[in-house]
Amino acid sequence: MSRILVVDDEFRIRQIIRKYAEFEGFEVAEATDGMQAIEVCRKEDFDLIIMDVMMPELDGFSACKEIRKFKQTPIIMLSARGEEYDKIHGFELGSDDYVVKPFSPKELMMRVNAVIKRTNKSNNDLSKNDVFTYENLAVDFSARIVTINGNRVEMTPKEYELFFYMVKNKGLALTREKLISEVWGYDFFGDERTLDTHIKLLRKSLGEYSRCIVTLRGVGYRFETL
Amino acid sequence: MSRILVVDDEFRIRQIIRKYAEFEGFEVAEATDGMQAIEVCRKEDFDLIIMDVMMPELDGFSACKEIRKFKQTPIIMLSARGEEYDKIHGFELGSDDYVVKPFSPKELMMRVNAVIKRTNKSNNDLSKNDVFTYENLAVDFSARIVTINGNRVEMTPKEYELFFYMVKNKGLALTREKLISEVWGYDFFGDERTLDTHIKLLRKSLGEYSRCIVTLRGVGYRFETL
DNA sequence: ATCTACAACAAGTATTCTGCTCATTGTCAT
DNA sequence: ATGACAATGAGCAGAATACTTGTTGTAGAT
Repeated sequence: MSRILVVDDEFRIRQIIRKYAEFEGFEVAEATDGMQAIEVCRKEDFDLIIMDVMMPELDGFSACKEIRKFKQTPIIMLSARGEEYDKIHGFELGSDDYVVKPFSPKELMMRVNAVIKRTNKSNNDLSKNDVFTYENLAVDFSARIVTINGNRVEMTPKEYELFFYMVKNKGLALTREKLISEVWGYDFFGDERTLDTHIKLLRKSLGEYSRCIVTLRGVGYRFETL
Repeated sequence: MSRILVVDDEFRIRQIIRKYAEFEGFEVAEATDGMQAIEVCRKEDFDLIIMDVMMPELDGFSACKEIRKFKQTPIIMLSARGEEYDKIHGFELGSDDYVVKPFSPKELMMRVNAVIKRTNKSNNDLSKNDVFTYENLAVDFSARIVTINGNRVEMTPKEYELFFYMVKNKGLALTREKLISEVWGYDFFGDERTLDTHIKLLRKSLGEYSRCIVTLRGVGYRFETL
């Protein structure tokens, strides 16, 4: 279940948000100012942060800015009506939404759900991570190493390239043309069956994980975490 | 540059939004009620729709619901303060955000920019997350996966192509000729009954959702979210 | 010289498409 | 309402297509 960090100096506000959030099934943690929020975020991971703008010690914007330096956790800012400039600032600093005080708890929870839904959707990208793992399969792109159950899997260059490309685009249907042009190069005019042959070899290398390479008849192949 | 459709019955409101939106470099079109909005949306593509909830003829929710049957354009709803139920409703109907009236133009424009930025992101970036969902039916075009109640539906290539084409053109009457030439190719000279056969197979695969494929006697078929 | 990786090819296999027939349903005129 | 007619749905089997696998020749690396 998703974890939420509520940052506000007023006990009353934290209490209300906690009540509603827990009712919706979220796990709630609290912090009373920006400094605390940063500290907690360093130690733990949250799915969402709800943060007030006006706080003692360190205000919401500065905290938001700081947290963004090491975490990409979505943030919803709470600001008093009229703080127009602040709102814009908050958005630009990387918050994902904001709610004007006084807010209705229902409205807040709707936005919470919307943001969480949104981030879950686009969180599958592994562009930052240099290693991909799934169960006992590990693919280290930069080291060019594939291991299954901790054992190194030896692959030929073409196998690596083909496999890496597929893993990097996991979950996507990759057409034969796409695979050929990406792995062999756009100027490959070789045999149609060459791709199949390499898929076969790759599957052989992958052993039990060959099931992750799904044939899409008439289209191509897809790597997926079944 | 992005195109925005503003739907509101009050001239004053449209005027204000137009002014701000054009200042931000958007191209603005207008409609005065839900019916008009639907008609315009059928003919043209917008990057965003800003729609009031309370309108004569056809209210914003109904219009939103209707437009979602054939377009995925993001929608920001404008609702009067206190219409809490309505807000939730709007979100569930597929609107992407909402702004409470009376709104500050700056706040509105911020949300406009946020929504457009968001949709551009998910469209351009690696996650070409192109999925259509309706109740418990999910169609992921880029992964080439169809699920019903979370269970994968296996389909043959032709079924996928036919289904994807119909879903992408949901709500539209598709003639037999159109379907044949789009899915089989303009140079298909096969039997008349071939299309029927595949529609039959597709319906079988879709189980309960076969109801979404409506026969238009003497014309062709239509996929719709009943 | 030997070995490895790769492309090409061919045979084998599984899946899917299509064309046919007959049954059913919807539509229109009477 | 009823019947005739046209359009669509269902089932099935052969044909066609697409993928898998095994083998082989060759080029480049060691």
